[in-house]
Amino acid sequence: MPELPEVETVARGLRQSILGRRIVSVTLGKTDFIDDPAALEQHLPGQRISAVERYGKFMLLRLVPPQQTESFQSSAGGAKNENSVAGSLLVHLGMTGHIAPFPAAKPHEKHTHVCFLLDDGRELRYIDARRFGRMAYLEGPALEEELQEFGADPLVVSPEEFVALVQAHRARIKALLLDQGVLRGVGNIYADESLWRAKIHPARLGAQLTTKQARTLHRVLRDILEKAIVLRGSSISDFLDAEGERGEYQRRHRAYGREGKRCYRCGKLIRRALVAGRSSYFCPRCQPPPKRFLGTLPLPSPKINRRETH
DNA sequence: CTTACGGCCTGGGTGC
DNA sequence: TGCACCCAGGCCGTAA
Repeated sequence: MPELPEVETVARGLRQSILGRRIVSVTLGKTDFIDDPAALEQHLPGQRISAVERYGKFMLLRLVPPQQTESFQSSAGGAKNENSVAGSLLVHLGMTGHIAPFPAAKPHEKHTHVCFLLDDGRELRYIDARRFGRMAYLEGPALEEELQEFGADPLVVSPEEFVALVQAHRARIKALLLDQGVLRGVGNIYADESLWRAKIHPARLGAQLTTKQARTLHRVLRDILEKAIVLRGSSISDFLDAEGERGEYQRRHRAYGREGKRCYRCGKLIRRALVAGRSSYFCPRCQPPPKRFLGTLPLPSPKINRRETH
């Protein structure tokens, strides 16, 4: 499941492989994860990919329209003005999304839903079994509006800002870390890893963290994200970067996915509980729960038979 | 107002 | 071999 480090890894790969390429044509398969499929077919052909940016868990393929192509080519990097005016392709990989260039002759993998034929003969393909991802062509105010919804970048935010952010909310710290409107790019893996490192229980309330705890959390979160980027992310299910390579950070996981295994610090067994609606892994000794916290077990979900044929 | 929670989308993996 | 079930992240509606 691509979070900030995985998306950053993919974005860097795409920068190496498709920057400057022109999109010749667009072929769509299933489109239920695309905001406005017709807009892709209408606007993308002819445009050139001028930049690949990461915004939280989103990738932004900045595009330069055909009529601005010449100035793009001659202005050697001075394409900032075009970028602010021109459209962008917004891509979210969801849980199972892959995006990478392939030789056009190569047979399509199963679940290939979008193909961009590039001017060098390759195809940029979007493959996503579950289609929990999202794709949208956006320009102008719509794009600005979209990006405005996001919270701070955890790699950029200052310690003071981070502390203020955390202490300003009464929600559980786990929920805050996952809230893309508060902090952009953190998902379940890196939330749990950073809370383990900071010795903070996921059910603690943000507003109840001490300044010292919040500063520690900020420091370890940034450190973990940076190290994960170096290792090209975590491949826990089927994450592959734009070169089709697996990441290596899953070998460093200390909490996530380690239910029943020994805590690397104290030897207690790592537990899993539902916090903020998400599976959360933590050490019950290193990360003492708040007094109220009871839900250590992921309730055996009362199975109500809901098969109503009307 | 903010936060909590359940349901929904989908299909690969698992366990019977 | 089949098949019911679980789970994941983001989003939305509703409740507190």
